[in-house]
Amino acid sequence: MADDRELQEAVARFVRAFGLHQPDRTPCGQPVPVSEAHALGELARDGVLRQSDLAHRLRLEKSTTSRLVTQLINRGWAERTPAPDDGRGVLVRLTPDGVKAAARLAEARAARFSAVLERVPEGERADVLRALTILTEAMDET
Amino acid sequence: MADDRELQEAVARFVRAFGLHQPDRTPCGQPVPVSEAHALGELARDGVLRQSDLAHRLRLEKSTTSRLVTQLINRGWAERTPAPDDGRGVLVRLTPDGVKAAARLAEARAARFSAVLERVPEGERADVLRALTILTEAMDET
DNA sequence: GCCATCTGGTTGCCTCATGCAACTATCTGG
DNA sequence: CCAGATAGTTGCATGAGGCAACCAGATGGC
Repeated sequence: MADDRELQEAVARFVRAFGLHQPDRTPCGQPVPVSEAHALGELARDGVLRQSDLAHRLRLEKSTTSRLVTQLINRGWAERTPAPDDGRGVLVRLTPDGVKAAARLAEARAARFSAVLERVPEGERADVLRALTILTEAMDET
Repeated sequence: MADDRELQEAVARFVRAFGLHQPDRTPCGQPVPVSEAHALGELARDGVLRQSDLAHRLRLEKSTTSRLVTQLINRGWAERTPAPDDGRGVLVRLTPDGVKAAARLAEARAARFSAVLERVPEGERADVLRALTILTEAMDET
């Protein structure tokens, strides 16, 4: 199918255009490593997370997640507490500074995305959103 | 705008769902480092490229590109030749093995993407493609 | 023609990202 | 109570990227 080929190239270009290359800078220009930004986003959304759940959300190996959390802690953005119900587990929670950092990131993201959306013709915006969601779901199931 | 927020999350999920995390494996399951796969794709499309053009296409710094090309050469997939019109430049070209490798990658990508597209409702496919293209163009201009 | 400047590449050095394997500590089921 | 599963940590390896310093060829002004 010709669509396949087009979709492949579309995705490849999308990835590069979005700037997912730089690991030490968010695609939205913030000087925060990408994986920390993802983690921050999940933690900001849920408040507290088991480290293993975080790993699952980010689709990372537990060791990578462990180091990631350590980095957040070194920045003063998160803290570990023992899980009350399971002596093996740890809970990860954002500190007030971490909450602020997450908010800053969200703002920068919002700015970048509004700029992008402004370049998308008015009538197409809803379509773009829906298409991206559909595509992500399709990938998830694959 | 509420759309912003949705788009942000949609993109974040898309990135993770697509598996762009693993640097030593393509999202399509091939045991080829991601950046080599991108380079291979561009070279397969154009035949010969100035190294500086390749850097531009991949949005990479010249040093990174230089190392990338060296890796391709070490795998026997590419070769450097001096640019005939400019004593500083080099041309990069795929070897026959490189062409084969690029074809294998394209095939794996096609397989992955057809599987994904199959999960996208028939009527939506064209929309998804268009949306992705529009979005990429919008990002490019930002 | 000659030098200042620009441009394409290479290499050294640093940081980030990630997985696997080995090991520890803690559950859980028989 | 012990075997096996599960949560985390740490050591080791690979890959990715940028910036700065450096080299060599190109170019423009004078």
